[in-house]
Amino acid sequence: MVTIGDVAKAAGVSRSTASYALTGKRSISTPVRQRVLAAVEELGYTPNAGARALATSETKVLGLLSRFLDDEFAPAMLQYVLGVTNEARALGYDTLLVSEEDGVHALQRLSSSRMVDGFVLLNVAEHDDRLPILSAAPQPGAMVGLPADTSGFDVFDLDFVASGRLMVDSLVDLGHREMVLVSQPEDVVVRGGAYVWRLANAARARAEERGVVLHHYFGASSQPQIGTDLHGYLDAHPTATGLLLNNEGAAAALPSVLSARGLHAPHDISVIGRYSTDFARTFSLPFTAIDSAADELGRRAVRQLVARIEGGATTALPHVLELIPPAIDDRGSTAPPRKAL
Amino acid sequence: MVTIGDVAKAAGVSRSTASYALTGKRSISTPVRQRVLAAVEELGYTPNAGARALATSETKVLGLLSRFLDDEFAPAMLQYVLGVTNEARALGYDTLLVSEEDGVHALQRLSSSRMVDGFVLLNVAEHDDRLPILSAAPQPGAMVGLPADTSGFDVFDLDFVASGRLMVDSLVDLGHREMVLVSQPEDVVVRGGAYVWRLANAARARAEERGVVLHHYFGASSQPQIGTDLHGYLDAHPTATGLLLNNEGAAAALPSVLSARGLHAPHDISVIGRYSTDFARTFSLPFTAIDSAADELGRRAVRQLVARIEGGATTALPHVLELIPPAIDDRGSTAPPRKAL
DNA sequence: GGTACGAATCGAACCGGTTCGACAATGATG
DNA sequence: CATCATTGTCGAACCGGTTCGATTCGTACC
Repeated sequence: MVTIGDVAKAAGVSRSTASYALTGKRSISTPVRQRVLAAVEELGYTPNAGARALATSETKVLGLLSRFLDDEFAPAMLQYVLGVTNEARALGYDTLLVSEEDGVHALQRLSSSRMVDGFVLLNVAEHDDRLPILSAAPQPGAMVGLPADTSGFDVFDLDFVASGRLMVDSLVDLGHREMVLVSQPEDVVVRGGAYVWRLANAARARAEERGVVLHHYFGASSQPQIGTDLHGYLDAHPTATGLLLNNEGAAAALPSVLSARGLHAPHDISVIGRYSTDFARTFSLPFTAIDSAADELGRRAVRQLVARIEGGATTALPHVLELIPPAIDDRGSTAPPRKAL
Repeated sequence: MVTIGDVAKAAGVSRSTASYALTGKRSISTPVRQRVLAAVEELGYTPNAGARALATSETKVLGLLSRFLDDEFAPAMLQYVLGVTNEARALGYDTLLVSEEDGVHALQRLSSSRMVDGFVLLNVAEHDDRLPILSAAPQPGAMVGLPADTSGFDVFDLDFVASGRLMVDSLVDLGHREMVLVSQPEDVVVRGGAYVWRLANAARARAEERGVVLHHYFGASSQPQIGTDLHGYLDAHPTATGLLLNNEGAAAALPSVLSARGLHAPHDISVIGRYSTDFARTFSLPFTAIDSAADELGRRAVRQLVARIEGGATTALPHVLELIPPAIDDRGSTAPPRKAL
């Protein structure tokens, strides 16, 4: 393996001079720098990451902790992951992906062994057991998902309260008076996925304000059940003219449910979902939806995290709490109600 | 930060003794070892990963190189990724996920900076430009996907030739005489995804052998088109009684296509797909399918890779080429043909 | 014309582990 | 009882970078 010593020797300078020529941390005369760079090129030198990490206490690696749970629709998680890895790379960092079930343990392991410069947490729960560990860790962390206590963290999430209102308003503005909301499975809520409640409560409150009827259901936690359940909801509320879905699995199942019933959106029923644009494209989902902005959230979390890492303790960067306002991708699945079904 | 020096001091021994007590590479008396372990516990010592990597030339990290392309159905890739990360962790390794478009560059970067002990390549193409780099790298590599030349590599893939035959045989054995095969988009083939051809050619050859008719199509590369295309295939071949899908996107779109036409599997048409069990569960896909064994392939690749890393140069581990025989998950979407449609 | 200063470079120390060689104590062997 | 091997421990060197302090040289300044 070629080391910086080899480069120094080839360029006829000391190791420290070679180092300064490469890092630019001290001024080096142009001819010397050129010789060093030429030697690097010729020998094909690349710094040893371990050695550099040891000397500088910087690894240029971020730890990405996620959970991939079936009932929260694992495939949708991929968009967050890719947002993180792509942005990290653009900023000069690599990403260590940890899918370990025991997130607390993983966090401790990576933190105390100094394998990463910072953490990105996905799927953060209301009372997430990883947060106390993260607080105590010397590395900073940013997260996607809104915990109960955000103090001391950089937090990014979709604004689910505004999303719930927006869903209801969109349909009520069109003239709908009765609708059904299908949330994520209740398991998700129990586990701390408070976003489900935030959206549902906001939708319910707004429906009440506007004097319309909203029926709320949790989706089935076993996926094969979800189509059957959708039929059940439609059977139970024959006069409902709108369907709100905060559940990717239900959205994926809906097209066949509708066609089985001979219904067409928006002619017979109006539909608004909440999932990412990529997700919609991948599954040819024809429904108007609030974009969950997965990629964007991942990227923002990384940008903030890197800013904090590189800012060091010098600049006291204030902690941020960014709730992205919901944006609707109109795919034409909403319209004024034709009549009660 | 607490170092091994602190531990040694607390235990009243030298640094080297502390190291030997922890690694077990030399015999240490029981009382001394106990004192060292007690000190570790008390001080909360964890070895610094960078320093250890520098000293031992082992990072305990694997590099995972993947591509997430829309037309190859990115969500399905997640199953491979999770198979890799979970198995790696079980064997004591962490996983650096690289989604970089430029896989060659990423490979060089991670290899020459000694950030990882080995590589797992997903989505390997017929003539993959990463393979020459991998051959020259000092770290070993294992892959999922079958390149033209496998010499010098550990290769794992589903047996797509046997899969093509199995699909055809399954339906012909039931009495079907005419069927339609929908492959991945042609883009995938052009990019080197030879598995598409391997399955299609094998299916075609077997159909000919058995004297039945097989119509072959590539799916649309833009997903919204795929449902329309499926309708087109069914319109074009009204007497076909079987549908073979080597295309996750088409499988996802099929339920609504069928119900729009008032068809039910297997009553009106028999369907066999090729996708993972997790994928089927997630999307409530009701079709009998060959399991793509994504998780299993990822795990096998990691097991072999780690064996090679830890075997060192001592044991000359032979390179393996494992093609997993296709297994059918019967979800009841095949039956003898009722009649021509 | 002496002094002060900045630029350019070098040698040595350091980061935190592992590992080699030496050495003392112990026990077994002839 | 001298010898030899074995066991347990220590000090020092090493892995490959970065960084601090000191030194040299040339130039600007008063």
